[in-house]
Amino acid sequence: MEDREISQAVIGRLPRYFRYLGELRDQGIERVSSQELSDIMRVTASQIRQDLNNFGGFGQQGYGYNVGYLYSEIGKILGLNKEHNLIIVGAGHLGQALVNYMNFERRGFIFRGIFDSNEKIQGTRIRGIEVRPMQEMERFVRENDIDIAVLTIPKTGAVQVAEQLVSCGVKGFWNFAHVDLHVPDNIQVESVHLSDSLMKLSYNLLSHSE
Amino acid sequence: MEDREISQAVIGRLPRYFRYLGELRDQGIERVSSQELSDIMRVTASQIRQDLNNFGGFGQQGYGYNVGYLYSEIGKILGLNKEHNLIIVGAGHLGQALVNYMNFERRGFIFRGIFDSNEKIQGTRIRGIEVRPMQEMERFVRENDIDIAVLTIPKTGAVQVAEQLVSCGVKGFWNFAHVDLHVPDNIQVESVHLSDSLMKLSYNLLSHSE
DNA sequence: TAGATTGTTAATCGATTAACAATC
DNA sequence: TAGATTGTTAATCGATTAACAATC
Repeated sequence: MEDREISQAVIGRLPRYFRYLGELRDQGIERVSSQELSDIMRVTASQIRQDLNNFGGFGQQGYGYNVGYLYSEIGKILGLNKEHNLIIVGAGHLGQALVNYMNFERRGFIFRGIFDSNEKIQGTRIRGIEVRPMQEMERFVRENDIDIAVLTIPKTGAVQVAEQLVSCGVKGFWNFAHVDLHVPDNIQVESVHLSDSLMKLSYNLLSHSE
Repeated sequence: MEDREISQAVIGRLPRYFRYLGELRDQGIERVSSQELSDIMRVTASQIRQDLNNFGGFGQQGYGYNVGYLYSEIGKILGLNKEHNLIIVGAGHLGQALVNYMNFERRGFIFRGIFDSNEKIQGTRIRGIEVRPMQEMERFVRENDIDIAVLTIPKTGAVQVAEQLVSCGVKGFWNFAHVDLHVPDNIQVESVHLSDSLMKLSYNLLSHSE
């Protein structure tokens, strides 16, 4: 789709631009220069212009960027104008937290099904969505055009479940299990390793306490 | 504490080394070469050696690295041999998920208090820890030597709460609110922006669907 | 038009990889 | 000792910043 591959460093900054532009828009601000955005976001103006120009010229010399337009363009680049059908595997506290967070739906990420191996919670509902047994997962994925699976299960099961899901057509994983998933090249994995994040904080606390 | 500042790129990889070494240790493996580790972790052997040598020579020529020793040394570098007292602000689903995740305690991150502005859940207990009103937070932080605050509240309140916590001695934030915290230089912030992560996945799905 | 600010090229900086001498 | 593998220097690669011509 892209002419040249965009680096993950750039991709990683897009949601942050998107967030700040949304805030400016909500404040009724219509235009912004790379320098103004630089002051607010604490990144260099040069980087902002360089990043945006990976995707085309959204600005205008002498004027800057139109906030609403840029916001919507970045949204499109991120694919937020498209809908995704998700399932969540693992209905523990974290799984429930994610299902209950409405903002994902607002951005086009729709939870279609929840799966858990614990019989006690099967049949209960989380925000109206029934918790189903794992045995129903494969069929559900095929029948409901699921493209993203959210894994909020312990690491022991994650690799096998991921494999199973790849085989029935899931294209992307949002992985909260503390394990690295190795999947085919055409499958995307975005991992959130919470304990890694906490360890980083721990290191930085130590190294700055002198 | 360090002679030269270690880059965040390196720090970010340490927890992953730690994880893989822990797994090797649990398998009863005693030694590992950078090349073997490279094969398992899918990073270059050169990078592993380079990263580790930021902190000193943990290996031995002709032998490699002792798994148990390296594991424990990386743990120390990450500060996992020290205890941290945490509070969590926001007892919603995400807050509950984190409090209930025992592995953090195993690594020395002890939840001491939970705070929430919702009167209905004040007084209830999560894993034995009482949910307290926000008004008690400042005093609690001072009296219980709290050094890390976990913010699982909506972004509207986060900036103000963080300011308040800095003023009573909190040194680090694990921030799940969808906002960037600007704190003094001696205070550490580690943010987990879940929706940013999901947007990255969305981009990568789009860009690889051709 | 003159001033402002982008888009883009060139320069710099930092991180990764390669290579190899040191050494166990 | 000979073989293996680290620690570390040098080379490469990529990302960030600076600079400025193009242009609105």
